[in-house]
Amino acid sequence: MDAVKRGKTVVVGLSGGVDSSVAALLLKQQGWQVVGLFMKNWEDDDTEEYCSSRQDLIDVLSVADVIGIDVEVVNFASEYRQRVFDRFLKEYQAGRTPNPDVLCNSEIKFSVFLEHAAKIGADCIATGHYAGVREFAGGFQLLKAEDGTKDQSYFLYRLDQQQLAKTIFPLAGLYKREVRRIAAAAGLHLALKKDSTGICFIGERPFKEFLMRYLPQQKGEIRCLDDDRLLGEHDGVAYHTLGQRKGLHIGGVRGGKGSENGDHEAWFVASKDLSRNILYVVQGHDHPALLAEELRAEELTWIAGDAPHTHWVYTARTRYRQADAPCEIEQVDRQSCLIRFAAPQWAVTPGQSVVVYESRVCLGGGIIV
RNA sequence: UGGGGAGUCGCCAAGUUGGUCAAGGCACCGGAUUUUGAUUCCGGCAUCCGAAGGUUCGAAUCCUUCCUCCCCAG
Repeated sequence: MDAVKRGKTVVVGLSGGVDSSVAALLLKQQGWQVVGLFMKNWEDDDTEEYCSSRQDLIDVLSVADVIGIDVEVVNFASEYRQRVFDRFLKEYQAGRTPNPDVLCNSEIKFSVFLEHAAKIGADCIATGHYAGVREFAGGFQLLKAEDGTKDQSYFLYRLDQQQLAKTIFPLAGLYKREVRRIAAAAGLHLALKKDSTGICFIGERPFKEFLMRYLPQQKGEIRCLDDDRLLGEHDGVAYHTLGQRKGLHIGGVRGGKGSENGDHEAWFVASKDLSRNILYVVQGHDHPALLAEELRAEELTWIAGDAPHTHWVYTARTRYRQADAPCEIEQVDRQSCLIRFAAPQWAVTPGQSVVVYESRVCLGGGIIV
């Protein structure tokens, strides 16, 4: 096995975090010719406080030095802008809640990056994603990670056969704690580095503030979905997503639900009226308006090439890190599919992805409409 | 300005035979979790009860005056 790998080249996407570092380390140990690639895909605010990419690059170079691999730095900012960010903004303008990282994977990491790797003569690419890929019945399958709490297959459901055929996920069978242990054992200084969150390449930052730089404010009313009562004002429906609680600034309301003794339930965004610029909210986390038993999805991608069976028992997630929810696909064609869940799902949100699984295998999914 | 009612944290709201009585919820802030946006979880959040006096060993709870708001009369 190692004999086959020896001499073969793999390009590993290095982010400056523990996961991708350990991925590179493991591949190196397995005998691959490893090249690290650091992508810089966001440069709108290089001088600002949120730009951590400089420190990340320092970490990458340090890790590469310890592992003993070369690193190439590339800039895909214009591709990211065109293929991910513009679409991200367009979705927000349309009142939906896109998932940029899903697009980033299919459009950048497993597309532009993959092409670049091929150009420099690599046989395949690898990342530090917690997910698996295996060859099965003449094709490739995307699998959930062994560490279910870190599983990132949700973000990868739009990959196709060509992309998966060239991809290695070294962390597929590892738990996060093991990854950190491996990093520490190898003397990587970032073994304890905090996991990064936030939109990939853009990083952690106050989200609404960030959006406001690209989407104009437009004040409007916040009304109660049940009785149309005026409850407050918002800065723009685009800044809110379904199920959102924080940021509404709705305090106690006389006569509100559960307010007999002034004990109020929180308010959550239930729907948006884009044309009238009204944000509709409901009171109480378990309000029926926040629950949906079925959904329709478009822009479908199925990893196997063909759509899954209808009326078959699968599970699906409508958000990252959601528990698998039993469901069946009632109807599916090239344009869209209708998925019905066994139990109502909370805050199913247009723009987010629904990802379908059959046990450990990720079948693909689509964008909720 | 005749009658009635009310003024407790940003918003609701407990507490008024005076004695750990300044509950609770929402909002907000901070943290944890999280490669979307959320959700969730933990922590913080009125030395002060419209204002000023007074009674009392002791008052948000009693008295006086003033201020403000609401309702009915106008």
